[in-house]
Amino acid sequence: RIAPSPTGPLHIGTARTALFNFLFARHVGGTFLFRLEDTDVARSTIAFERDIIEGLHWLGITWDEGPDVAGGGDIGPYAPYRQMLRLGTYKEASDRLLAADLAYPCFCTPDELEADRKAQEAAKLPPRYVGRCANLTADERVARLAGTGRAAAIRFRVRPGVVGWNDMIRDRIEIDTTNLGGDFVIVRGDGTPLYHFTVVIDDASMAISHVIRGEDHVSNTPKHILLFEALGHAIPVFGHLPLILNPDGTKMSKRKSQTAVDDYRAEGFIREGLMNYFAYLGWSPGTEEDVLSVDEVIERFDIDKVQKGGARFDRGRLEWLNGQWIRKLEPDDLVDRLRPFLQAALDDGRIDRVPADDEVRSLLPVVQERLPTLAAVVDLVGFLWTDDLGLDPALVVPKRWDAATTRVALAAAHDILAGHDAVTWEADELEPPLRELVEARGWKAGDLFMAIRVATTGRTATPPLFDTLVALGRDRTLARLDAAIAALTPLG
RNA sequence: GCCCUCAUCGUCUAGAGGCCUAGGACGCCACCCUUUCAAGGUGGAGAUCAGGGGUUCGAAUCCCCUUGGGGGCACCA
Repeated sequence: RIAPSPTGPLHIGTARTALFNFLFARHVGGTFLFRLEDTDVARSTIAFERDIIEGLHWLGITWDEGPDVAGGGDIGPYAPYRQMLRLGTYKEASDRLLAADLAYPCFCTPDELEADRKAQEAAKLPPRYVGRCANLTADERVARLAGTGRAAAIRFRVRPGVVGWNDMIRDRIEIDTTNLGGDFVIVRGDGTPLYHFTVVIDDASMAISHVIRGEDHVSNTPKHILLFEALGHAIPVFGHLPLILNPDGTKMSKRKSQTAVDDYRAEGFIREGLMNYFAYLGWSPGTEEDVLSVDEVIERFDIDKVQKGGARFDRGRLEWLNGQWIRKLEPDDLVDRLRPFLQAALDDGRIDRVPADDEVRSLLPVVQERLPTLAAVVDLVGFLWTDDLGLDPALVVPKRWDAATTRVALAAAHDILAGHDAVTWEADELEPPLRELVEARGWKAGDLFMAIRVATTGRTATPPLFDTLVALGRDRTLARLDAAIAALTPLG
């Protein structure tokens, strides 16, 4: 199961955890479930809910139970899968705990708790609940309620002893409950339940057999086990994944890394590349395969082979993998995926028109293998759809040439190219006569080609020159050569 | 401060006692190809397996200690 909280856009860590749960479930033929943990009402929004569900779907992660679209569509035998719709279940459970004295009302105010924490910090003691309300008589409770003037929260009694489990990834882990920070709150003063409580009740009532989550939950797991015990529920199997780290080795954060899946998508990373990369963050098939589709990963996935140590996010490797997958795309598919990026470039004025699909498609043989991301298409061949190149005349002059030579050469090239009509405007028709020109003048082909390249595209790095001129078309090629020659004139 | 946990090239990793003079990939550097840029090909640099003790005929692999890193300790999730 994956149980995100709609308090922010889909995070890379959430996507990776979802992926591993998905891989595990699909590999063993289990049921994968999606649940929304929206009890933090103040921070939860429907917009984030939509972002998370759509982002996960975009990546190709699907589930068997849970809401499929934002705001509704709860599917499955344990609906609803949205915690704010399950309040009755939590209430029933907390009443049971209260009745059995496994939990108790706590009247402590934020100020009291804050003072406790400060005192503990000053004494170099670990923070923990002091138990002020743990053993109150009925009369005392009434008095304290009156005294603090606020509704009681509910705290769970942490029993002494050691809690342990056999982690799917980390083997045996045991933690003494004295290190849990004392009795913890399971229901807020306003009656809404807290994460540690809801997660246990939901996992139990939704028949969750395996909980795969981030390593940051290891120290929470004993609390959950205690709750499963107190409620009389079967305890699921836990597996704690290594964290995704910032380049500096700390837990990945918005502050230090780009964490929103949407942002990667907007940069032109494709789902295949992202999923392949995520899968290899903490896992490997144990073979020397690097580029694997999700289906291939599902086939090979083995949770025993998941790494224990955290993995730093390496953007360079993601880009390489993304490029690998872009190269594998079918032409029509790639044209479809490129379209929004072209439109976006038009919208922010980086190009002056969006090319037709056929035009984009004709470019693919020469462009596809040069794209680390979809968005890179604009940097690569944006000059094709730009009216003003913003040409730097100095750039047109090759290193070995001066401006005068360049002007003469471009003029000669212009004449030769002008001799072609629309019919012979093909790469293998244009190249030979220009090579003859180079031969006759004793120039280097590279110099002439570079001068033409810069004159017609404004840049020194482009796809192969003659394919580029063909894409540009006869009229624009000649016009740009004219413009470059004119720009060169003042330089000599 | 307390608890938990991790530790192989810069990075992601292979490695479950002898196959390891530690393999692959990204990145980096050369060279080849080549009109530029990519892609591709070939080769190279790059880890005394954090350090120290054991166990064993034999340890990157098992045990202990040290060191270093990370995570957690909310009426957040």
